Amino acid sequence: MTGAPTVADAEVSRSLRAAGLRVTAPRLAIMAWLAEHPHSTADAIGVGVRERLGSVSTQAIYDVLGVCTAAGMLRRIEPAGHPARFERRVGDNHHHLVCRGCGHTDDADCAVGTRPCLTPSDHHGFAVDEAEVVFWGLCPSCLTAGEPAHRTTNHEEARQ
Amino acid sequence: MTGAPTVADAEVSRSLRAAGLRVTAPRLAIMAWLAEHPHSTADAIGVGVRERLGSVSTQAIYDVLGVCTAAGMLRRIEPAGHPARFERRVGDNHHHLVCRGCGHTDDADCAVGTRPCLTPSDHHGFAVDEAEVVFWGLCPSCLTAGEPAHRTTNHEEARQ
DNA sequence: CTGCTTGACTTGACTCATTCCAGATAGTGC
DNA sequence: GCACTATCTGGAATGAGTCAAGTCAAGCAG
Repeated sequence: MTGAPTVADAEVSRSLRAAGLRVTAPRLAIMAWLAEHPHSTADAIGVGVRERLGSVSTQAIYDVLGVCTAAGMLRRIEPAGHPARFERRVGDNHHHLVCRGCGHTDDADCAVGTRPCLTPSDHHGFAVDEAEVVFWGLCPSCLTAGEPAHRTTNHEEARQ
Repeated sequence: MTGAPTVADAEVSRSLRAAGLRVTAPRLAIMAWLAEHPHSTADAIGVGVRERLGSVSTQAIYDVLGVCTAAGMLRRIEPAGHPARFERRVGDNHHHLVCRGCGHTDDADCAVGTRPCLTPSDHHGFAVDEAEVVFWGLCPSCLTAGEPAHRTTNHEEARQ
């Protein structure tokens, strides 16, 4: 939470170097933020990171997210109609629950054993390399609220 | 293809009236276009419809698509990183193959019988009402092209 | 420790899909 | 045929994300 280096930071540094990337304050801060707040939007990450580092350009946020996603350190989720979200849980192919109301996103391990849907019956000649599953519904708070009351971009994300 | 009313038009008119919607030229033209060109983008639909009717505002396109989607006559697909696409095949919950290169979309019936993934193992309190499955890969033409050569928005869509 | 090289960050303009607004037009029920 | 109002037109605006040019600093060689 403070700006002090942590054990987690050291781990991130190692991953960054392993990927041939430089270790910079914005990168450490973004990865640290995502460790605490998975499924954050680029915008929410920007807010969180600026709280720690003072000022970071939006462009830097997008750049870091793009580079780390390309390096396989992050996974990008883009629910239809909502801005992209990022998470550090990579490698397994777990899926996601997305709230139609507020866009809140949660992990969902696949129901039917391992990768149940990775083989469509008719692939039309496509070379399929990934099956993405999104479960749409309403999150607990939107359910109790009846109406999706907190449609604000990501207040609750920032403190989730 | 011509502007002449067809049997299909009559069917669409019925559905529109059943939904309490007015029957207008843009609506018939859009539904007719989608019958021949499923998975078209709003933009491609606009081009196609203007070829038949002369001039239709972008706004009308989006309005018709929105209204018909709300009425359950159309289904909207929004692959991450690509503009939304629309199709008339509704009611069944089939899934989609999306090309990472050109965005070309095709239908895929789910491999594991009916709605295999509709029950995530851990729903985190979400009230899930739909499971959306997208198979990502490369379409035949992008495969043979090696590189996704035809990245143009939707030329090939318009003549698919 | 110092200076250099090149990858990373800043700033600001821009694209693209989509939506909002106000006013004109044209389906539908009477 | 007429009135009512849903629907369409045109133009401007929004929000997420990208591009480009220039400045800065991480990390290596000396």
